[in-house]
Parts: sequence; structure tokens; C-alpha cells
Amino acid sequence: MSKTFGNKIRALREGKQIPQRQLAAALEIDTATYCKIEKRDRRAKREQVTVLADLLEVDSKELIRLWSADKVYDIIAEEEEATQILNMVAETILKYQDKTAKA
Amino acid sequence: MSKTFGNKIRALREGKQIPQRQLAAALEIDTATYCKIEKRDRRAKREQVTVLADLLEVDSKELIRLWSADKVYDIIAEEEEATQILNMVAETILKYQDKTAKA
DNA sequence: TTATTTTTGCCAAGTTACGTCAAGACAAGT
DNA sequence: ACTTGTCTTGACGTAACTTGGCAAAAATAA
Repeated sequence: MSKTFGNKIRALREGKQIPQRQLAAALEIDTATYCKIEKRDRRAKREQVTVLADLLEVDSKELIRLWSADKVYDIIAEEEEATQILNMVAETILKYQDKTAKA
Repeated sequence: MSKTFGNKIRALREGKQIPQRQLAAALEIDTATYCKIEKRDRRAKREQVTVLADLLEVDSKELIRLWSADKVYDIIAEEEEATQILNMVAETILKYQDKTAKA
């Protein structure tokens, strides 16, 4: 991906010169697990993402976007018509937003 | 969604006047499970989707698209910035396709 | 070398998703 | 009303997947 969630938090962490150990402690997991999150071997939980955003002083919405994008990517990357699938979902979401906006 | 996977296969099945029992047998699951798939309570496996496409005489790619879209939708529907997430993934996919196309 | 950080493999525990069973709703026919 | 067939739902056991921790190995620095 252009920038995976793991890449992003690693870049931020390195920019701040924080060891994994410290973030791992904040997330109450051990460093091995934290390491795997950066390497995309494990997935952070949603709550952990917001904690990381705080510690890394970055907009949590941005991190959530990356984190969600990773999940979506995993689902459709292997499909032939990935782009068309995304368009279908986008349409659905727009329609649904219209409905709820009116209601 | 505008048209979920479940809606689609149900419409096709009804158009052909086939009972759930028959498709369930083809998928080697019982009718309760098949029913849940139509109702979006259980998810079909990828192989099952192609089997259904055959039996319902519809392009399997179309069914796979709907099936994938359902999965993606489940992931991001609850997120605030769902559309932006989709855009991020779309970008990533395009970039990746460029790379592989050149290679 | 020594110390620190990062990474990996493996296993136990936890979580999620699946499929079946049993029971019930509903409609059409007798 | 009784049957027959289809569809639906909830509960339950279990299979499959995911997670986190531990221990030990690489990598990196001091």
C-alpha cells in the first residue's frame, strides 16, 4: 500500500525516537506483539489505534483511516475487479447517507 | 446496500423457482444455513459463490463483486469517513496496478 | 563484548464464524 | 382442521482463525 498503518506508526515513532517498548507498555501488550503490529503481522484493536494517535501526537482520524484501509485492502486486493468493488460500495454508502440525511 | 449478495441470489433463485433446499444441497449445507446466507446472517464461502453462479446461470464475476462488496461494507460502514477510506484504498490499488503493469 | 532494541517461532487462550438441530411461522392444498 | 412443503429463527457445539505472551534469536548501538 502507499502507506500502511504499520508504516505510518513506525515512521511517527522513529520520528519521535520512541522505542517500541514504550508504546507497547502504553497499549499493555509486550514488545513482540507491538512489533508485529508495525510489521502488519498482527492488527491493532480499534481502541489501541486511538491510544497510539495520542502518544504519537497525530490526528486519530487519520490513523483510523489507515487502519481501516488496511482491512479493506486485505479483502479486495486479491480480487480481479477490486476497483469496481470499491465503486459499488461507495455508491451504496452515498445512497445510504442520503437516506439518513433526509430522515 | 443497494443490492446485497443475499438479495441478488434470492432474486435469481425466485426467478428460477428453485427452492432453497436444492441450492443448499448443492453447497452441501442445510437449508437453515442457506437461508441465513440469503438473509445476510451467514456469509457464503468463495467457492460457494461460484457454485451458485453456475446454478443460477449468472456471471460468477458479478456475484463475486457483490459478495466482496458486502464484506467491505461491513468493515467501513460504521466508520465516519467511509468514503475517504475507499478513496485511499482505490489509490493504493491503482498505484499497485501501475507497478505490476510495468513489470 | 555488552547492552538495547527489534524480530521471529511457537503455543495457549480468546474470539469469531460456521453448520446443525429443533421449533415455529406461513401458505397452499386436501 | 390437518397435512405438506418452504422458509426462518435462536440456541448450541465446534471448528477455524486471531491474539498475546514467552523465549530465544537477530539486528543495532555503545
